[in-house]
Amino acid sequence: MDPEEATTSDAPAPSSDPPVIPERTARVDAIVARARVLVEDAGWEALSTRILADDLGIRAPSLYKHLSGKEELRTLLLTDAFIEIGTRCWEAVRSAAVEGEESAVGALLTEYRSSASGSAELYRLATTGPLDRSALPPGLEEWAGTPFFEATGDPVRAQALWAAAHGLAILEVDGRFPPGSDLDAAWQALAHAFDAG
Amino acid sequence: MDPEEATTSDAPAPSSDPPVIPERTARVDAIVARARVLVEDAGWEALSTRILADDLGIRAPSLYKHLSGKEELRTLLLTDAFIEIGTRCWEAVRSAAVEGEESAVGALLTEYRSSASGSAELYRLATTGPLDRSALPPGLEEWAGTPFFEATGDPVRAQALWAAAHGLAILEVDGRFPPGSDLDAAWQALAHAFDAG
DNA sequence: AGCGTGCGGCTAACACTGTTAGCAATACCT
DNA sequence: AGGTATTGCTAACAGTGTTAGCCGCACGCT
Repeated sequence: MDPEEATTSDAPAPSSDPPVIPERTARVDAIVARARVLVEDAGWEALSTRILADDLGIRAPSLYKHLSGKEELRTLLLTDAFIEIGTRCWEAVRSAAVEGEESAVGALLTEYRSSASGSAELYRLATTGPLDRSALPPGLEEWAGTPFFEATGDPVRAQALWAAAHGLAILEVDGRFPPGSDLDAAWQALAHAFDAG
Repeated sequence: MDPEEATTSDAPAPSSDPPVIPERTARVDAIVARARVLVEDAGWEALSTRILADDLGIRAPSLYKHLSGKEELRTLLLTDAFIEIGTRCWEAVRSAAVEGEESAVGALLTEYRSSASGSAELYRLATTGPLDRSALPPGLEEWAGTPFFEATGDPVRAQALWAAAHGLAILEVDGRFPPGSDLDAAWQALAHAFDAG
């Protein structure tokens, strides 16, 4: 059951279903699938068109029969990542609402963290660097961010919490915390900071 | 930059002076200076060794008489960025302590944000992707993170605040917030969340 | 059946990238 | 003056994303 209280907003309540994404050819699906494996294995930077093509048993220029370029491949991967992370975050806030007990912020952060570190390279790809909004399925960004609004009840705090979570996540993924840091505690501190507020 | 356990231990109280960094040749200084201009202008990704060399009036291979490779150049730029941001953060918490009035967290975040967006490309270069710790001047990271400890009084909260600030900063620099977002308010929300505790 | 059309592969090639090898000139120290 | 280190150079290599153009094969249409 979705919380329909629509706090002070008359906008249509966002659905927990992700927005429809453009159809993909079977071959494109296959390419993206292989690319994803390679990215999660060695990172986006290490993925070259020739390596990907080799992996698919074709030559690099043939990729351009299916994709406009590497940038489109990045967009496709990034779209999938958004949908997966978003789905998990939606579920986190929903089950927190149902079970009623644990704080929604805590549940959300736990899920966000696990999504990020669970597919670290894909998370980095999806969240690092400038973003070509016009290439994204419309509504995806907003949909993926809505759980943070659900958990905080306020758009400003939602953005702040999302950004803070991203900070923790990306620094963890990038191994930027000094060795020996208690990251569990840091995440907990973040949850606590946004719980009382 | 990372908040690490510090005061209240028997370790020497960290100085507000940055750690000494290895000497640089005059020519290296010149190269780094030009590289910095080009990076801040078009980003690290757009900087090629040939472009940099052209700008200096030499050929690309000559750069290797001064630098071991592009990675070292990145380390040098990154080191400068850490020192500058760290210096500004140290000053922020110091003057907040002197004037006593404003919250140290708020002052620190304000300065951190302005450091990041003031030299956005350099900030991105310094904070994005994996970090080769062994190439950094020892103590730099800890020194740059200490202001967050000073502002929060707790190592765990310091790390969480630093990471959260980075999240806000990098998303802002990357233009990742949806257009029309009230970023001033988001930063304020973060400060507020970490003020009370 | 024949024919056209387009899909999806191919090779060759271009303009880049970071980087190495090896040569030459200049400056400096003994 | 002689030797050495410094700092430039050209040529070259392997790798990148990408384009142009060719070729075979499956399909639908008349």
